[in-house]
Amino acid sequence: MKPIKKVLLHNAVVSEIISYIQSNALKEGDKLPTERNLASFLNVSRPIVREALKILEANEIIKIKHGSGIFVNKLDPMFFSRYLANDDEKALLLRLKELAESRLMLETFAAIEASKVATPQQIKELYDHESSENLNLQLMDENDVEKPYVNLEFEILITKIYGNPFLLDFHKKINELWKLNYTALDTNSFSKEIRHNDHIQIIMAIENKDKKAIEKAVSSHITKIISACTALIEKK
Amino acid sequence: MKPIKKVLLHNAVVSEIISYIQSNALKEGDKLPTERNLASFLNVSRPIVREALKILEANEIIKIKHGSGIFVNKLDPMFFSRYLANDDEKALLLRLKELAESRLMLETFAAIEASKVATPQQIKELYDHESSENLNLQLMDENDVEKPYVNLEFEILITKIYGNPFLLDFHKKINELWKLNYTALDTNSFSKEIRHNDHIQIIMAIENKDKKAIEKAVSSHITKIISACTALIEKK
DNA sequence: TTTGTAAAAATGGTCATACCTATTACCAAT
DNA sequence: ATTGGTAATAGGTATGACCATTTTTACAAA
Repeated sequence: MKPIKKVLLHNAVVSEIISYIQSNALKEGDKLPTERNLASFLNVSRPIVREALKILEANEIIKIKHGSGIFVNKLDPMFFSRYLANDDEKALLLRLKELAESRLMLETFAAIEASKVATPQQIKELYDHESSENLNLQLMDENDVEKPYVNLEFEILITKIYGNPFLLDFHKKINELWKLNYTALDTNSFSKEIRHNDHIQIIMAIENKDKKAIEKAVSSHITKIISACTALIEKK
Repeated sequence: MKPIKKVLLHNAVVSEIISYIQSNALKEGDKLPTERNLASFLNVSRPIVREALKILEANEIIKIKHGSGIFVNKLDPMFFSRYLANDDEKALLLRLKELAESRLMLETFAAIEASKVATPQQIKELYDHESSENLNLQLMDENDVEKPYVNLEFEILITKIYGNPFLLDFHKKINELWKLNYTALDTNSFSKEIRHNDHIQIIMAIENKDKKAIEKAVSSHITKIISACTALIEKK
């Protein structure tokens, strides 16, 4: 049994418009077809096209001008990747590297700030989460699951302790994109053991409120990923 | 003569729905009225309501479930502030502080990374921008402009040198929110002279590729803002 | 020829209504 | 008590008409 995928029309239209922008290599400021034309080309009703346009506008991909037309506003590969099958593997790896750098910045900062406010209870929760995670991974090992394991809950927990809702949101967004693009990476680079050990190092550093140690631990955790990306990019 | 504000209906509906969520203190998972009810309450057509819902959904404020209903997904004060007159000044200052902390993280990181890749030409552009900016400010001084001066181009320039498009986008978003909320802050805290001097310090540190100096310069620039926020919050 | 203005065409914004599809709850049959 | 169908509810889509703003066109005046 496989889950039946139900594609809503307005989302399909979003994809189509993005793919139109890409395949015609439209640049910022370029004009898109009119609502009526889009509707007739794609064989959907105008309200559906308008719903799709509102989604695109909310994501700042397009800019709609009353009486004038619909214009490309920003080419956002991160957003595009949510709607399009990935074309160029090299571009994908580049994005992944950019994401990893963002993670390095964010997770380091969050961990340092978290260390300033974390209660013993919260530290304990970090340890608990990590050990139960580790246990789960051991169990999963027995079934030979092929899909790459991507779980960023641990990192999110730290940002939650920090408590800045704006950065928490940012972090979640990064993770979402990370999961989307991660499959391109060689998963062997990051064994479960290394991963687990890295996490423990990070928690300990937070517990000791040791800024230097935090920076080192997070950096060592993510730098591996970044250099893996860099290496793969250069191979292509 | 004042510019006539032409409020598009679907945007007005977005505001109304947000204000409905706030005034009824809805929490995540709570259900909103049906599309048809919203349309009749607000006295607009259902397609307009749907367009507004698509905007809200794209911003992850709501979650629409076919056949089931419309549910609150996330309370995002940052997004809300774009649509609502700010109610509570204390909450606003708190948000501003969170934003400032985000800026501290982002601008420090961007400056350090920029220093690694900046060409002499780019460094020169930073100096040029800053001096021309400073000149403009001197001139503006003569006209007693009342509105607080908010210009974050300088910071954006640095992030551009770094070149990570994902973080650049994030930075722009922060700045947009910053401008929206900034008016609450006592502008006297940051005279043009201090500002200009801080910027020069930052450029010099980047030029010297001196990580410590960069951290110090950016931190000293933004910490002033953060502590101003903290002070004001405690007063309330 | 150039310029200003008004009409017309193009294009996004809104409305009303009808019908399709998914979810949920309820009730009957087992 | 469990199963399975059915109706009510609520979101999804389609049409076609009309409104509002912008751009273009056409023509008249200078």
